[in-house]
Amino acid sequence: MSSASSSLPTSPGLASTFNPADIESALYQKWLKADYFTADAASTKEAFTMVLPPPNVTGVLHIGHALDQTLQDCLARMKRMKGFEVLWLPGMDHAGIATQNVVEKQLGAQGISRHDLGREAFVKKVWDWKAESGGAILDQMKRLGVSVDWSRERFTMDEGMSKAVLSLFKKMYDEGLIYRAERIINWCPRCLTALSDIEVDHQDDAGEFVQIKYGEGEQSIVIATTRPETMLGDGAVAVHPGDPRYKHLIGTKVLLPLVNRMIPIIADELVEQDFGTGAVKVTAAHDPNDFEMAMRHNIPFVVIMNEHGVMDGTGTEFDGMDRFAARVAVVAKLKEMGRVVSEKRPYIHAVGHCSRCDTTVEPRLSKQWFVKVAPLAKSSADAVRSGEVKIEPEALEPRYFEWIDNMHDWCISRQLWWGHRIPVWYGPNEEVKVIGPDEIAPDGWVQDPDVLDTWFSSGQWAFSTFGWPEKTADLAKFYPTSILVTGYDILFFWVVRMMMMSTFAMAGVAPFKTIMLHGLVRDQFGKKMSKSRGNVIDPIEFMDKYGADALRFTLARGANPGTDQALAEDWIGGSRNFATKLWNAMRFAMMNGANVTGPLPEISSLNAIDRWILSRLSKTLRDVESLLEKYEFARACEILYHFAWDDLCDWYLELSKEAFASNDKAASQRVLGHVLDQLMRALHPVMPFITEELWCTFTGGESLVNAQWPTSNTTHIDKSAEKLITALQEIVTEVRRFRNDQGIKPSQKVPGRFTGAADILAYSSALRFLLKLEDKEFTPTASLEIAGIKLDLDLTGSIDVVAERSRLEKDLVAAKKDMQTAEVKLDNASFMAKAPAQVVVEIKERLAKTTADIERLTSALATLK
RNA sequence: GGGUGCUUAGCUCAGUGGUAGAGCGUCUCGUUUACACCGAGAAUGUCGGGGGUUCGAAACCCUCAGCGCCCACCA
Repeated sequence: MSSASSSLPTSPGLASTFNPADIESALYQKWLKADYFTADAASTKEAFTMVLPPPNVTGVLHIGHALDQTLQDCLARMKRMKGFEVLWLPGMDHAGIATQNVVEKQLGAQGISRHDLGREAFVKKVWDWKAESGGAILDQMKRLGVSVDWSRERFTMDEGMSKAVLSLFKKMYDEGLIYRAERIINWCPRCLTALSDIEVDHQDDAGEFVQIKYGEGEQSIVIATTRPETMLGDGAVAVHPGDPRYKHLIGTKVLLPLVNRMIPIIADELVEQDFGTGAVKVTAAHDPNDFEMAMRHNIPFVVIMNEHGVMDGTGTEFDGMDRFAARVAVVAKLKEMGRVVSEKRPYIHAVGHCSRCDTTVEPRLSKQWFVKVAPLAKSSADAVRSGEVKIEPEALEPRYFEWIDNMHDWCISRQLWWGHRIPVWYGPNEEVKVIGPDEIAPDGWVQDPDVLDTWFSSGQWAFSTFGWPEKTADLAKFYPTSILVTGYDILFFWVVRMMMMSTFAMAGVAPFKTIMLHGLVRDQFGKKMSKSRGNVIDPIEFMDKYGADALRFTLARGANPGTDQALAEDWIGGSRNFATKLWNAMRFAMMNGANVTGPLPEISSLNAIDRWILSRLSKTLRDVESLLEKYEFARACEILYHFAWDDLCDWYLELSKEAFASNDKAASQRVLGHVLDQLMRALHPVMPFITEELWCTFTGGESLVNAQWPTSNTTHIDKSAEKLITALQEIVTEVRRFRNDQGIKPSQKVPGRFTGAADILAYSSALRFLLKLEDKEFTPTASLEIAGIKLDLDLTGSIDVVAERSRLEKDLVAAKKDMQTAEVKLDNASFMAKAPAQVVVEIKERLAKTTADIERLTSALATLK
């Protein structure tokens, strides 16, 4: 450092440039060590319990999770500062299918399937992957400054959770809420296994679309199908109830060719009149939609294929043929019989394939376990309708009701290996028994091979993590939880399930008091992020580049309730700039002796600038408080941003520089210290790292996490100070415009002299400092009248008359327009009669002001040569 | 098909009855002793179209047109 720069005042403890990396790691360690977010910490208020959504088990922190975590941590820190006992319930391990899928894909890359590996070895592999990826996710979340009490986190699969899952299954079974029924599932005839939806890849295949005539003469109907071979298993023909072409046939029977069986013609809303012929064959045992229709109309299931996809039991010549060979043969035979009305080939349509071997998936009838949702859904819906649970923003409530009011029974069995095994055992004589947590299945009985849907266990999160079914102290204290913060995209999958499972298990008490829903993060053009599009924002990369605070502030600042946010790198850069601004403001304050020592000076003893910033601070804190209580993160951030940057940095610090350079500065130093102290506290939830660093360095305090949340002091709100500073701002802005128009460089000093209103003249030295006005004898060559004062200036030469005239004329036009608007209103009898008095007063004031402006501008123009 | 949103400055978005806003971008000037990740100034909108309610509409109602998301479906 040169001697010249070292002679400048320095701020102890703060580097001259802000580098987030220098402080982040150490501060996180500090928070972790102090165990700030454990529920056992001292508290003065009720517990604030939060349920965290689960991050994807991919080992990488996704930007969407970064948003989840940021908003949750933001609330946690604020509640903590308000004296609440804060407890997080981190949902780490819900994504059962996703987890299994990741591991299966890894195996697939090596040409291995889970069936090669066997159940036990496969499950072990998933556990290994979970340990690895879970650890990586935790490390990444720490970068965000999220301090969760991880001791509460329990893997879905561990003993405690398992006990809860088994207990709940048994309880629901015993109360008749779980039943077993037949359903169509995806089946791979090569792997000889059922496939979950995620294991089925849909491809556009070239198939055929054939129209076939059933029946004879008047009593006939033409159906259209892509799978002619399944006609051997038809149980009915369905048409739309309103279709005039077929109305007369509904309820009658028609002859099914080849098998020579009479089948009914039924009416069902599911049939589309405009598609194909408007008549569809119903093959209940080999198509999911047909299955549903068959259930509704009591149509028998006719199984025509075995597990290998070979025709079987039709009693026709086609038995023993592969399904695809049978397709050709059936069409050929029907053609021979003159029953093929038309054929379209190739016909491109989506067909499911086994994700492992690419074999075409065959829908197959099988027995599955179901949850009867009607009673559960009703209590979950009632909890929201009664106001017991609040959905924020309220606008998303219809979406919740739409789902929960129209829910079908929930199939909870999955043909997977990773998850809780269904606790049902089958005896040698087809006995069925649910085996609870403390029971043992009889010898010779076999357990159901399927596992439970991941949402069945994760739906229990809000109570099973507290040790349910035991009546634990935690459960009594923390249930129901205060809030769930998550994206609206998961409302249906997880939130609805948690509502149902919890209200059932916890005697009708819903799992949360508030469900706060945020939107999704999209790219800078509002497009969905996807790897293939290459527009994915990596939170780690941007934290490396701009700091965790910048990312968090950007996310919080974009979080308008329930709406998506577009996120661009530029925005994160802007937030980083804000952090740097705070850093430099604090440096300036510390260089100039700002402090928090002793009580604030008497308000009446302060100058108007100090009173003004205290007034602004009070209003800011008041607004931020009420916005955060409504989960309006974006607007709260916006207000803090503008208070810090505009009010504090651009105006207060600038207007006070003159005072800080003088001897009479003790009061201002204390006021500035107070403002920064309070601002750091209020910003801490959204920018934890930099505020912690600045505040601790500045005040010597231990940590903001344990500091008190700042409250608005309404006695500081000062209308007269605000009015005066508004006038000063107007003067400064006008003179700057004038200087700018006249081509005077910002640093160039100009002789100037104020006359006019005494309250403003009291601050003329501050104005002079800010506007670079010299205090010396001169002969005015220009003068400006603004806000009750007159400023004479010596431009040491002629002023640019053209520029000045154009500026004044522009102002005059604007003022005249404003005046006219006001006049029209005031001349309107209806307006005067009906508008509220307050509005009329405002318009009158506006008229008075514009009239005065016009007068001033007109005379200024007249004297301008 | 059912549901639900959106359309405001070049871009992304706030704004639920009283003179149209922010961030970024753009243009001009400037390194003044916190900060060029900065300061000062400036430009920029028939608030998607059309009706209606109202003294007054970006906001409320109707309608039309685009765009999006969720769910279902594609025989």
